[in-house]
Amino acid sequence: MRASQFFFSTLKEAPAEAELPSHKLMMRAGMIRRVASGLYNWMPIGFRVLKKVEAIVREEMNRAGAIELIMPAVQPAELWQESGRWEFYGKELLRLKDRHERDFCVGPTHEEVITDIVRKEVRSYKQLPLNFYQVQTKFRDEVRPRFGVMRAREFVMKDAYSFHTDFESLKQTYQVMYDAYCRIFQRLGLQFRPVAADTGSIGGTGSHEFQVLADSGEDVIAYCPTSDYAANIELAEAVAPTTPRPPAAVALEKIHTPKVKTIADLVAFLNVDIKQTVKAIVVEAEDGAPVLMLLRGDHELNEIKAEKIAGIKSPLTFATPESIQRAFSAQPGSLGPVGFQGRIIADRTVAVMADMICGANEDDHHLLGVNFGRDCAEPEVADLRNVVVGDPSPCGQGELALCRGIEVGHVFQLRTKYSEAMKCEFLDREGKLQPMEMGCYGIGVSRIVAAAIEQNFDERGIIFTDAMAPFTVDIVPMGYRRSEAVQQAADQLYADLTALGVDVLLDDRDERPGVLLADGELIGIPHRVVIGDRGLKEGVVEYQHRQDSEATKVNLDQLLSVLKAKLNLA
RNA sequence: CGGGGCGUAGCGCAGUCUGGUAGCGCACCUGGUUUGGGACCAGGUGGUCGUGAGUUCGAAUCCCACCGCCCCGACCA
Repeated sequence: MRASQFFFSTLKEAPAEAELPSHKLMMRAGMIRRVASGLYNWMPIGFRVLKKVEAIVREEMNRAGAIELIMPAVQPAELWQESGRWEFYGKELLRLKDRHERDFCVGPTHEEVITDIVRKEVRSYKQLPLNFYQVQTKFRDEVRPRFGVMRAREFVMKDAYSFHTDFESLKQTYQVMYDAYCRIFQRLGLQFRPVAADTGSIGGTGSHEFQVLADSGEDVIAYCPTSDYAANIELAEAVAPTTPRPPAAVALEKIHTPKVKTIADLVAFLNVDIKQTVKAIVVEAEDGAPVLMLLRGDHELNEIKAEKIAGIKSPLTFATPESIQRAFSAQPGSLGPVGFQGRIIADRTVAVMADMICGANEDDHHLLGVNFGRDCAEPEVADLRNVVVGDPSPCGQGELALCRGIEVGHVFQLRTKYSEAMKCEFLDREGKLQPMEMGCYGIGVSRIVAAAIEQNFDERGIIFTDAMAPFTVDIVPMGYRRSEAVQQAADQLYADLTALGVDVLLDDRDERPGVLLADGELIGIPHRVVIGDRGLKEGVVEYQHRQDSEATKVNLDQLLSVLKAKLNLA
């Protein structure tokens, strides 16, 4: 591509709306432009990058035996009513009516449509397993779109759905997809980690997320530095302490604690170790009754773990102040287990505590020296909290560390949730009708672009890998329109590289050298060849990788072979 | 939806408190000089100051309502 024939729209300053480095750089590089909240134009440079990512995803999906098709973005309500998700999906589902007042939605995902396809097309176990995928625009009416295309409402997703006769077959394909995802993210040059994950609103059993490691990520990952254990903090197990509960050492004592409402207040007021304090959180049971959850003062409630406990209302609902007043005769900030008649669930850490400090169920009062079995009943015990740095790893091999990640892929074992609801069945060897086992596998294609930039940039701009770059080589002539020698050398190299199938940009724009160099760096072209009269006199040009600190001189007669080596061409 | 902030030229901003007919840098256009790191000189284009309704002789500025955008919390590729 000749730059003079292409469209550049780089900016020196990023719009104020952009916060993250990736968002700012994508705006400055002219890759994307905002149309409305969470809706973006992919400008020519950004579009090229998007297509590069798609190409790799397609190659690896095809290699893994998945079959591409495409489904409509707009889907009829009937299918969603059949799966039950018309009711449960909530406001993220953009619903609309056609001219006949019939209900439709803009697809946030395609389980229903693909299941509809397969139940109509597939009859026999002989036709299974099958794995279909598409690369398609999805729409989720996010509560808060942000960070540019990182969390957009409309985004490009690769979604695949597999169908099986049995769980074994599902697990096999799940593993094949897992491996394919690893290859994809490796080829894209991303620093990533597969982590065990919660299944969320998609439903099903086993699930892994593929997280690109970045401080700006919205997810927190717990991992073990000495093993390959890694899990989303939503799921990461806080293992039960192995130490037994110490015997009670002090007597129960009620003290006046005016204006002490939080654990921080309590620690400051009493000047005690936060690890002796217990916080009380009241949630609703399925029947609406208050349930008391107890956590050590320095720990956080994990709502996902909490709502999975039998009898607890899901989604997790905190008790209202009125219901708390009725059940405890006190307000939040002064609550505790002593005297409470309802269900009490203690976190595993709390279960082995003695001489606890907690609310007295009397406003402005706390209790010292609270002990289970002596001052109140033994509680139920469950894993209720988020893991923290230093917790023993569930793998048994070390201590957990935390980092942040951007979720770019997610694989699920759906099992028969959709096939049963939608009667997606096949005849087995015995001629018996069975629901198909299903898996689904998503990759956030447009998000990957942002995530890759988040991980690879410097003060000059984006640093793309060859695999993702809008152009692989940037030919920068110094004075293309002034020097015949320069023009000739640049044109020759352009022709040679084009013949080799290299995605090359010849920057023949009539701009000052600084502009050409700066633009090439901003949009992240990995390889650059600078051609000028100065070097040509000595028969050399300059090569510089985007990550090199300076250029190296290359003899013209070796240029092509040097570049071939840099580009990993035969 | 709750809390905080912001809307003035394509982008970044000043002006708003204290009302008086809108400004700076970048970008863009013309001419000239330049040409190995975002040039210089001269001249120019471009804004119903988010929208509506008020107060006032007069509103970017004051009042009210609405809309949009960004950030922090509940969703997820």
